[in-house]
Amino acid sequence: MKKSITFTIEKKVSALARVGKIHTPHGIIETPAFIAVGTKASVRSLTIEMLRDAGVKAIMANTYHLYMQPGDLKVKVQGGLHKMMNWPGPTMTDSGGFQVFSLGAGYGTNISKILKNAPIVPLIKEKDEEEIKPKLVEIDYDGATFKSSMDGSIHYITPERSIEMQHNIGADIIFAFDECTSPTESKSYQREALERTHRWAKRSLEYHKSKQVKGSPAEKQALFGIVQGGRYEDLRKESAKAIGNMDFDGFGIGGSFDKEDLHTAVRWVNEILPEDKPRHLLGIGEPEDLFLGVENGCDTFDCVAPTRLGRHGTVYTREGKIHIGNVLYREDLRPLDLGCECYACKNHSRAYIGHLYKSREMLGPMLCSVHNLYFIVNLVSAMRKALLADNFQEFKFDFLKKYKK
RNA sequence: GGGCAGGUGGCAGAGCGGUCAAUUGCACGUGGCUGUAGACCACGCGCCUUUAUGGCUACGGGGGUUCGAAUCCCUCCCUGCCCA
Repeated sequence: MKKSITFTIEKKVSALARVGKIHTPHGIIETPAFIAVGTKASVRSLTIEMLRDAGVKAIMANTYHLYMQPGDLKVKVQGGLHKMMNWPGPTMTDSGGFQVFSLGAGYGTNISKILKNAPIVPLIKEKDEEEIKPKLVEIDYDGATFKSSMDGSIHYITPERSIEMQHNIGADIIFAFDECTSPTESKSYQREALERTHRWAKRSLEYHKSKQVKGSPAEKQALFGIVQGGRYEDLRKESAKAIGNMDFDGFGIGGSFDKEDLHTAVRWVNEILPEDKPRHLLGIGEPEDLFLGVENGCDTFDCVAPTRLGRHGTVYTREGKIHIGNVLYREDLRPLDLGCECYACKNHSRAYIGHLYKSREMLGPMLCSVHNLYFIVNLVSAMRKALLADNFQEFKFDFLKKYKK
């Protein structure tokens, strides 16, 4: 029986950290690796040439968004995700599980999946309760009902539907349909949601297997199960056991975290998940978090931060993030990040890019996105090199010493 | 010279007797963004301070009416258009 992907571990560096390779039908992902997010089959504002230049090896698109537009069948008609966007490399699709959160509990709030400091929710409650926007998601036993933010139409997504759509889209690695919960939910809700996610995982897997008949396109697609459990050790461990025992090709670690406990949450999970399968830490991508993810056994990462921050004018430098529009850089003729080899840094100054950003020239966000992707992709591949050279801790220490901000 | 329309915060442009330190947009300033609802959002943007249901100075200049004026009257200055 042909395997969709194979994962080989080149080197085990510590109890959890490892260097490996994920072989996909569209090429190899050397891990640890950062995967660029291209939600609607586009890494916003960047051409595939720019992505290649930035060192991007794989892209993750989104099932929900491609289903809404142009429609998963339309993607299929165009030859699938790779053909459609002319990206020959490895791809993934998220199942739409994140949208259960971002369009549901997270919609209209400024709650992100990462909880920072203490929750201040109860304090601001008294304000105008009626101002809270109606959610666009309704969750039930079998799936989630989405109300389109584009035209108000209603769409019901079940695990089976999500996988079916992901088969149509045709990415190399697809994810089980899960419920990403808000970090502000109570433990009892997290437990309830976890049961749902596990049930949906099983159904995602069963549906996927049922479609992997010999010679079918689905046969070449790998399915990753997603571990949830929020910030709770017992739930995370329980989830890792449940999902880890199912016959997935790899695993995603999803859900909400407490900024302070992200690494422990990841460790709880990775100590339980089968060692011989790849682990993807969903939606994590700030430098500090990537170090924690890598040393605690995650192989791949994806995050919108590089492109979203870039589009909004925030740029990574080795000394920390800077906002390129700030007066401080108005006459700064240095590159975004000193010594950076990316296209933006080799060709343009902070002053110029700041001017582009402020004058709303689209080149500004493009250059910042290119730079940020280059920065993060290369940061993770530098971690890989450091793991191979047995100096990961020194590398991390040196980086974070300068990066502090 | 005559007639008409105007002069409001960096700009545009509301307000036309009190609730106006003055709507709104732009510009400007700062902050936020972690499986992309968002090339976006939030806050600030006269000065001062014990940051406050606070004080002060302000709507071309000057004078007046009124308890109270960006808002009404007089006058001066300036701008645009039209007629001589």
